[in-house]
Amino acid sequence: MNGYLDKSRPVGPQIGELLCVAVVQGEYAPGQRLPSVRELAVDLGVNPNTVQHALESLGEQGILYSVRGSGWYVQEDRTRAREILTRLRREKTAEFFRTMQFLGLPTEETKAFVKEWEHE
Amino acid sequence: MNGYLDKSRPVGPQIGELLCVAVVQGEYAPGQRLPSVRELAVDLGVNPNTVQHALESLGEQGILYSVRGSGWYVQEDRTRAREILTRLRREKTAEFFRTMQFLGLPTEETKAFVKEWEHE
Amino acid sequence: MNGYLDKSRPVGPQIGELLCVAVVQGEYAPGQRLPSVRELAVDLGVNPNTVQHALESLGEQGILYSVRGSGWYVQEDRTRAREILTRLRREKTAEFFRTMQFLGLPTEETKAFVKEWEHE
Amino acid sequence: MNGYLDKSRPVGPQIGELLCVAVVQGEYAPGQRLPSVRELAVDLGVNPNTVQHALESLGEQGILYSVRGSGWYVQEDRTRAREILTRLRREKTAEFFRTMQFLGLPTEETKAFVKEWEHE
DNA sequence: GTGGTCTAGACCACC
DNA sequence: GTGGTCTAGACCACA
Repeated sequence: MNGYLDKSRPVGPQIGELLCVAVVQGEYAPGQRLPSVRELAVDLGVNPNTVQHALESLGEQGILYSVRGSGWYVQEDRTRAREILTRLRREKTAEFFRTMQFLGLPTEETKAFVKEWEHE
Repeated sequence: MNGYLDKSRPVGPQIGELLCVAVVQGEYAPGQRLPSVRELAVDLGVNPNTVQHALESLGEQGILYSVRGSGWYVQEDRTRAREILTRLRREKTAEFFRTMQFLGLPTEETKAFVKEWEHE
Repeated sequence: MNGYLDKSRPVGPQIGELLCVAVVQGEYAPGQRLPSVRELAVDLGVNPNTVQHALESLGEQGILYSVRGSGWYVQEDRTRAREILTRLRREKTAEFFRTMQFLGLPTEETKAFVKEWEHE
Repeated sequence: MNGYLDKSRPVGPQIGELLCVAVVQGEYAPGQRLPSVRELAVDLGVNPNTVQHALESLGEQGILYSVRGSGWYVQEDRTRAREILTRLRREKTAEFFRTMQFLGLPTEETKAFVKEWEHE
């Protein structure tokens, strides 16, 4: 696993996002089997149930599929994964602009604010 | 009240942010009395308890102060309000960059993504 | 609650089906608040988590929606609920015919078999 | 082998049902030797262990018998096989009616629903 | 009080 | 061993 989870927001969705990115970036190839639920849980430092939940969600979204007694696999067609990743980025960005507007910064000023941002 | 609350995230903090912005932008002048808790609650469409908690929080932060039996007033010195607003904007932006990084977009690419953003 | 749950198959989906039927048949009217997760859990004799899971699924399917701190409500538009119920019936029936075919009974013979069926 | 296995339900029992039907319909005659476990496994696309378990189960039910070092044979008396097949059909049908009742369709309406069913 | 999230651990079916 | 389901119980945010 690359980075670690952010404890300040629900980890379930984070795991979904993490794996979605991993699939899109080819870290897990189409058709490849993922590490087991229990392995992922240990790697990520969370409960197996939480991982299971996240995987099921990705299954419903058409990114992964499971084989009873065998494991979780990456769907051959990664179109859905790409779509969902794009949608996530758009949603997070839209939410960011909304929040900044809420904090008194209109869209254009927020863009300027971001442009000047220095790596923390 | 200017805009409306975002139902997709907790309303309590939002009310605090809203009032903080209102104070900094002079919508409520130093020393001015705010509308009553009940009025604010009706305007915002939330439970009076939620407004009450938000006002108390702003009181603890030195942005407002309360007078028993009279209401809530804006502190004469708005320095704290400005500081807090600045901090909030920085935090939200830092969090945004972190989230986008999580979604596979490094800082520079996120900046480019934001630059191209079209008003929804 | 009308009947009881069948212990021989997963209860989670059963709860979803139960509530879906209840919504379609108007047992819970559009806009109405459902009993709390904990109440439903007691009524059905299952763990609150299981109920929560089922409700979330119905939420994703557009049959219910939740309000934090308040409860679960029936969507005003019951179109989705009706669609899903119809789909469920079709799926179960198709699966039944497939199974019977597997057991050596072609579709027409299965129809005859069902026609002669006596209430147990 | 006639049809293929249904991936949406456990394959173990399906293999048992498949062979039971094959015996009743004379596809495998009384006293005849069945293909080897490995052959069956390849034909069905499943793990040899799964086939082995299914065969043992049919052995316990008095449909087949095994000869060490030789293979599995069909019992001369097919009465048990016929009984079991009949029981399976009844069980599946009863379960189907129960499920449809759960989905809001009483027995008579389910019969009507089945009567109108069009081959998919 | 409400829903929402997470942990811990058990048991099942399947391979 | 694998995934899948369920229970029990804790803690949080919100009204």
